[in-house]
Amino acid sequence: MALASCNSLADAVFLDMAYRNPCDGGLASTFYGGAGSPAAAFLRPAFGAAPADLAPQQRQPDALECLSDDGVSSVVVPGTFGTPPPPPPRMPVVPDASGYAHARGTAAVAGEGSTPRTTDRIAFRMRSEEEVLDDGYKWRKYGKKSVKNSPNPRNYYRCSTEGCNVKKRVERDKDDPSYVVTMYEGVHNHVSPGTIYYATQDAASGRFFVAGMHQFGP
DNA sequence: CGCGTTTGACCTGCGC
DNA sequence: GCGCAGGTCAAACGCG
Repeated sequence: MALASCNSLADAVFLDMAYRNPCDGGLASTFYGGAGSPAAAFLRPAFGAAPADLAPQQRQPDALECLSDDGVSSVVVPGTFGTPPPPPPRMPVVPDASGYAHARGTAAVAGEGSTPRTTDRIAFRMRSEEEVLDDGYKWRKYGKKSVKNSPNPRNYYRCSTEGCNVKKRVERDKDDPSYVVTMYEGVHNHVSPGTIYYATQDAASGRFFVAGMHQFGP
């Protein structure tokens, strides 16, 4: 499986906002940035604006990778992927008519021929002391399970917002416990309680990236 | 009292 | 069909 690298936060942002996802085996998986996207979980700690409420390790994660559904880590090399998705530049990433600006992964199931399946699933591997990162959403833990071939248990969380069935699984990397593997599944059907992100497009490269963010609340 | 976590039980899919 | 592993449920419990 092709790997690419995003060793810096800037790369991670480009990964989230601009590139077709390499994590699904090179198939078309496009990330749209936004508070509802799984990527937002990492955009928030990635930006310096109003991070005072975040722990230092959340503000400064020093490694981040993109994972495929099967948990195999991918490394993202900027500039090696397809053209960015078509959202208009300089637009606030807010819910659209269909529900929400979001990340959607489309992946082929191994051994099932060419029929792709839509997963709305993405995983990140990130070095952090904190197991649960502050992504702006409120999560309710509903399960904990030990995983075969891993000394670390896997925790299951569900978005506690009524009517939103987004789930995430969090576990420590079995090979390097200093890394946390987080898998998001589903799409938030509501805005983040605290943040709106703004996307803009670079005219030269056509890439999208986060131009800013706005925090609500006190 | 309300909300979130813990944890054992239960369900389901998959490989043999 | 059986066993295993992963995912979910729900009662019990803790905390503010």
